[in-house]
Amino acid sequence: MAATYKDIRRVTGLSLATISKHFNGGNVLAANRERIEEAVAELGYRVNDVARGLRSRRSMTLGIVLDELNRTFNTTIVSAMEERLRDAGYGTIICDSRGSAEAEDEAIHFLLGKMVDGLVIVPVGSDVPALADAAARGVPVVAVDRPVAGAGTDAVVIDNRAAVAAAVDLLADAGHTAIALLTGPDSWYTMRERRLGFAEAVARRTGRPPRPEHVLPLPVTIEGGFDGMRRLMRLASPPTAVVCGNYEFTLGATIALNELAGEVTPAFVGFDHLDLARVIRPRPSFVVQPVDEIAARAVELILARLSGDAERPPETAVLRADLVVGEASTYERGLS
Amino acid sequence: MAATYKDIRRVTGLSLATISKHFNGGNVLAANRERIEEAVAELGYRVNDVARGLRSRRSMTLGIVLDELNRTFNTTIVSAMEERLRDAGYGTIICDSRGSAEAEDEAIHFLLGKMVDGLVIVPVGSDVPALADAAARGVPVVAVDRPVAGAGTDAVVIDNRAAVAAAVDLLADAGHTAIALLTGPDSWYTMRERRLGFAEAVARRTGRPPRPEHVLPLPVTIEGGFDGMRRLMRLASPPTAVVCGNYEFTLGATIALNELAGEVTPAFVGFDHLDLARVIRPRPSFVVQPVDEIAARAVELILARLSGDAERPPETAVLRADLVVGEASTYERGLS
DNA sequence: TACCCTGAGCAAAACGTTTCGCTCTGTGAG
DNA sequence: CTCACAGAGCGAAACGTTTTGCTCAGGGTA
Repeated sequence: MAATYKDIRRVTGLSLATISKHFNGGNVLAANRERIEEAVAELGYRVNDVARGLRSRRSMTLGIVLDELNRTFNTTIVSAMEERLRDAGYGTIICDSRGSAEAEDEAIHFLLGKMVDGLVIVPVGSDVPALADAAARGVPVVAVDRPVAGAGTDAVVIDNRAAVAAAVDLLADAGHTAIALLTGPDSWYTMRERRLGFAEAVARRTGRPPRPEHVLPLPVTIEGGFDGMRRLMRLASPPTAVVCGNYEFTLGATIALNELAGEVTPAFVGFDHLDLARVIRPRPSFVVQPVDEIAARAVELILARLSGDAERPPETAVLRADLVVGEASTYERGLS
Repeated sequence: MAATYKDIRRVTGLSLATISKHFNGGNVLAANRERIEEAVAELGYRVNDVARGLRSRRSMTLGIVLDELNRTFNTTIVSAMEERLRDAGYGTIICDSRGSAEAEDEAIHFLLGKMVDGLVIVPVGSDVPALADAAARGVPVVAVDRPVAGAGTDAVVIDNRAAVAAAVDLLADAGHTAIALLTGPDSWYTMRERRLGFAEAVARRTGRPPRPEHVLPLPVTIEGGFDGMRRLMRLASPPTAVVCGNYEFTLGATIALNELAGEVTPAFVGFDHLDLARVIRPRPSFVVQPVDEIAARAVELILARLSGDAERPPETAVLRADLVVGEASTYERGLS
């Protein structure tokens, strides 16, 4: 049904090779270019990327695999990357792992089957066996947010320890000494890093390690944050300040604090989602990841691999997160 | 680099046709099946979907084009659809229009170039010229959330008028008579429908049409909702209740109310994002779209088209949204 | 015995491009 | 005048599958 080169040949009388040249910037007489363009308009021709990809072994397409589509952090990065990639002539295919390692595996193989030229992945866990298949095919990979084990790949991460340490410093400067952290299992790279940064900063500022009951490893969900905050507030000696280890915890903790309204109001540092911060009163401080920069670096790394230097040793870019300070009243209330 | 049928032929001595049969469920001797599987394991073979798609003219892949990736409404629907499509043997490619009609056009052509078998689209506007190209190629399309002009396509929408009317009824039942609506331009299908439903319901319950200054057409952004709510509250006679026409308005309006904290506290019905509702105190009522059902119907419609009945006249499924009632105090405060 | 059917396999022709050689101009340098 | 070379074009061979005919053996039916 759809028009092909053969239709253009029929209309223009030119050979397939010449037509191909026209679409790929070869030497074609201006007069012939025009005839081809006329035929294209007449036939409603569009180049078939599948055939092109098969023959040329380049799809000019990158795959993006997200651990979770429904996260502002991820979608923001995707938007930023797509724009840059488009400028470089690449299309993008987005896949959602929905937090499942199996789905992630399927997504990667789906994308390899589509002959993507490269892969950007926000991995579900630290182990992504399917990436070995990508490597075997010579498809370069950039990991974002978390590095992957085996370390054959480039990565872009933030300095999670420093980010949480800055939050602790802010709270300690406001006079807090009993500071808690809502965190997830150590098996998550970001959770582990944030916990380590937290422990170190608390020790540095207070002279002793955080109390074990103030460092809660929780299921990484809104409910986890909700339960965590409630448990903290019901301790015999509750913390006067709480750092949330990610967005889900921030949202869950906020809900918990609303439900406990008035009873307790610890100081509070959120994570990741500035829109949320604007809705909460008094406006809390937030750790904000430099999503634009993350996207820029990731694109830079993958494009570098694609344009030849496949042999450069894998590189991990470490970026700094910002601490956006909220309203002072938060901290004053935390101390009351 | 990657293994092909030819490699399997080399190892097993079988013909390409037989190998193809094995991968597509034809008649192959058990012994030969085993030999092929061994070769596959040994070679790390994976079928090349690009070549397969080119030859068979079916990619077993659907394209999903979202007006805006970063919207919970969209990502939730995508997740639900992906799962169902996977069960039906289809892969999915997600593209983001970022609110731009040009990007949408590009995305559709990108997907057609990838030979997708069908398209699900949450359109940016009511006019999507690129869909004519899809039709010309025999690629079926299902529009979600908003129908597209020309109406050659199936669609799944909600009964926007009834949804907003239910919100108005709830507020009217609580005694409100001065009810406002934060809405967008009438050129947006959902915005127009919601405005019409609002006007009709207000007329029915109060005996007169809503006051013009209470029906604000705003830019569809968080800022729009923010400004809109502030303008409403500064009117000589401000409304005692406000219905938000979508998620952005809900978020913006919430921020505005937080900033005006104490001065005014109108009753308030939000839209779309139940997570947000749980964070706001007192918890407002929300119009919640049946995202799972929307996804299910959309998948049903596209699969039906793909399995033959291409000639069925286009169908528009209209689903009902739920009104999740919040805390009564919201309305009492609104009346104080 | 003759017949037809089914299972199992093969060779070769697609699918719509790109790419590899090759030919044939015309042109400017030597 | 010759030669080399670049511009412009062409035919044919890929790319990795599926699909279309075809062959052949075996077995059940009449």
